[in-house]
Amino acid sequence: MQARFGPLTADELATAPSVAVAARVVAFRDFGKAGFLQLQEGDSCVQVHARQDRLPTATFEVYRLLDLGDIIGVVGRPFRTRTGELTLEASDLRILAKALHPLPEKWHGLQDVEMRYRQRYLDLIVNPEVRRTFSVRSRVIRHVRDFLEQHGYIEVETPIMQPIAGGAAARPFVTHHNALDVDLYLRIAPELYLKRLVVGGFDRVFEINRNFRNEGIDATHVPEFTMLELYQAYATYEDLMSLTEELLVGLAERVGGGTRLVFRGQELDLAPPWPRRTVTELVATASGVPADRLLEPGTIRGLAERAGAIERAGMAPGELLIAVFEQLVEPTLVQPTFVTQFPVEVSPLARRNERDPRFVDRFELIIGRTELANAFSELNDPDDQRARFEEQLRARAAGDAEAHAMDEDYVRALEHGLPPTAGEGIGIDRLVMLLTGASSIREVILFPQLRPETAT
RNA sequence: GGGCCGCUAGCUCAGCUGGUAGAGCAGCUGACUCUUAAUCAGCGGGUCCGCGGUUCAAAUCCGCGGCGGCCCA
Repeated sequence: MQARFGPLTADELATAPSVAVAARVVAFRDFGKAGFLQLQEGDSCVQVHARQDRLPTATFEVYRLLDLGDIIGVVGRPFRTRTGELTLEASDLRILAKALHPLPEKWHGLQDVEMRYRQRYLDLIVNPEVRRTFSVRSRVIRHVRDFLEQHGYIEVETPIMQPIAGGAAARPFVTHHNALDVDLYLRIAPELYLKRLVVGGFDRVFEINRNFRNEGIDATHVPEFTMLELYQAYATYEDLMSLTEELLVGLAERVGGGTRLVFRGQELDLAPPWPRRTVTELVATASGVPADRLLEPGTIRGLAERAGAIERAGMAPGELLIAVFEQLVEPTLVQPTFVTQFPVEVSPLARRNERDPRFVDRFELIIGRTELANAFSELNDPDDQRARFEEQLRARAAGDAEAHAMDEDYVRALEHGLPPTAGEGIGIDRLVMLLTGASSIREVILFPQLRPETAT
């Protein structure tokens, strides 16, 4: 309607033909023998004028029976009101769907967060910014696909139900397949399957799909979330840092409002290049402990105790270092930062650094104190991989419920030769938060998980 | 899991130290043929989240429970 007649003047509209529109009534200004209706048509509104002397009696009666929220069909000719607003003069009007409940308040919209999530349809009808958020989400995902396809990637789908929940450190959801009589896990990551595809010769693959982690809910965590994972053969984690900058800056410029934005109450600038700092460098600066002493067991344990970072007994020095990092450093990283060189103990699938095998060639991208991406050069040595899995089994036996499981078939795949490969995961929900300024991950998920309503 | 906060009309919210529960919007009736949160006059509308306790009297105080939010682990 706006696209077709918006540019025309009142005189030009005089010869315009009759058109039909169908949409929901969202506002009402009635004068008795005539009145205006506002219809919500996608992201815009159409005004309709109904007058008694231009409508059949029965049709005007229909007009008088309308309620806010009804979906109606209108036929009429476009014209301009005295104030210049493009309006349809109704010549026919019928109810296509009756609203049996009143709409929430027109001025304040629907505020109650619980009701907004439980009845998202109402939220979408009355709160236009919510509609915008999910429209941005759609454009983000489309842009990511275009970007990766232009870079030679192909999109694949790998199992959601997996016999071994691998590829990340998290507790899985369990389900059961009756016919096979086996327990299956909802995947915590697609990683091991995607790398099997690289073994199979798909040199650049990505998947955008749901992951499931059986953990608590807060502003940046939900049990069911959307992840982009991508793998590129013959590349390193450093190549992926450049790729990530290019992807996110392109998104901010084309989908968001530019590289300067506000995220979780903080002003950010995504203009590249983003600083690259090693974990030890950052922890050394924050703690005053020299970088070359940070992995000494006594030193790091003392530091972890002072930082209140001890999560379990028997944590390895590398685990303590990361716990200290999360406590001391991560909450200070507001501007985009690539944090690199993680300890091998917390990275059982990543390739060791050539100069210092206690660390791996890995980065996390932190923006606004929030982890947005995690990437590394992949471990492609099957013997080292087997040893790392065995180390994880020991950690699990010692009480780490999130330690990685053994995956014999994955080791067998590596024995067939995984080319040197770099892989990355980017949380799509958090990315949409960044680009829309949402303060909670539930604001970028249409139907976030809530406790079921009790029937009362 | 712990702490704090919230839950009152369809929606958005008032309701103080306990004393017969209110407004705006929405709805209904009437007036009004160019409004933009239209305007004007009138009317109806409640399991005050639930259960228990204290009290002559509880939306209000206390306890337990439910759902949600924020912070922490």
